[in-house]
Amino acid sequence: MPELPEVETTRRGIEPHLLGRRVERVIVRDRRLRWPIPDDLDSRLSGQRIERVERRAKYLLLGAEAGTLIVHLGMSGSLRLVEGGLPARKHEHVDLLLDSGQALRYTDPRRFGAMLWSGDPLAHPLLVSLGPEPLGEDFDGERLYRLSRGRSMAVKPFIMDNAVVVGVGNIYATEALFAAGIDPRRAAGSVSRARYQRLAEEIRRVLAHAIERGGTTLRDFVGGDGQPGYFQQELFAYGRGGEFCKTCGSTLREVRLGQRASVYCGRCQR
DNA sequence: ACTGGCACCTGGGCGC
DNA sequence: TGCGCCCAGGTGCCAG
Repeated sequence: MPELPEVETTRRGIEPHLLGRRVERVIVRDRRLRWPIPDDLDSRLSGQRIERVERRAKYLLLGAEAGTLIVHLGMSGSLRLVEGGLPARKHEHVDLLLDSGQALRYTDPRRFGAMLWSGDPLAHPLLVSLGPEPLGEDFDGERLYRLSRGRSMAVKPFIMDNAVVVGVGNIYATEALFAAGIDPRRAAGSVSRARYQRLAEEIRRVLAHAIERGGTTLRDFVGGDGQPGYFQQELFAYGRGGEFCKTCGSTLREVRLGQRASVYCGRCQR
């Protein structure tokens, strides 16, 4: 489910309920996520006050004095605040009980997510090699151009590579390439500097816009405050294979690139 | 060093 | 109504 805008929407939704709160207890009902939730998470986190609620790529970082809880939502994960003691339903694997009487509840049907503990999260093996944030200052078209020279892979999986830039998943890669008029099948190394500059702009614009709108609602995604996002009806290409291009009216095509569905307009994207 | 492919897991939608 | 198949927002890891 969650791409970067959904993760950022979640971060903004939960932050006001967590900052300054103390974790009283961690209840793990099922520790079988992508990696097992550490056995000692409760002993490390209990009694700690949450001082920071940050995001790096699609990882949420809940910072306390003794260390940081790293949370990834995988493809189907979500975090929301519930009243402490609310009975857990299926797939509601973890609760952080807070001194406010609320609990931060982690739900993940597919269990592709992760919940890990680290004393230095940015140096954690999962985070240390990540590329720049797409909305930060280290990301621009020049970087895309430079890293793509000599690369034969298609431009779409290239911009989805976390070492190139983080946070560009299938939906927003599809939308940004449509907006930039670039054929997703084109070899990354064959895209000009000028077109990468346009693509970088579109990646930033699409992601920033989606964050403003509260993320894309796919199936049952809800932000930390329980409100659904409203970006979905604004999609130009993602999920619209076989439908009409909103720009030129021709039929959108669908192919698979890097094992992912990729929709594009054969007329608008070259 | 790159590249493509697979795996992890569950649920929803579709065709028969 | 039921069954089986295919697909899904991510990403680490493998072999070639």
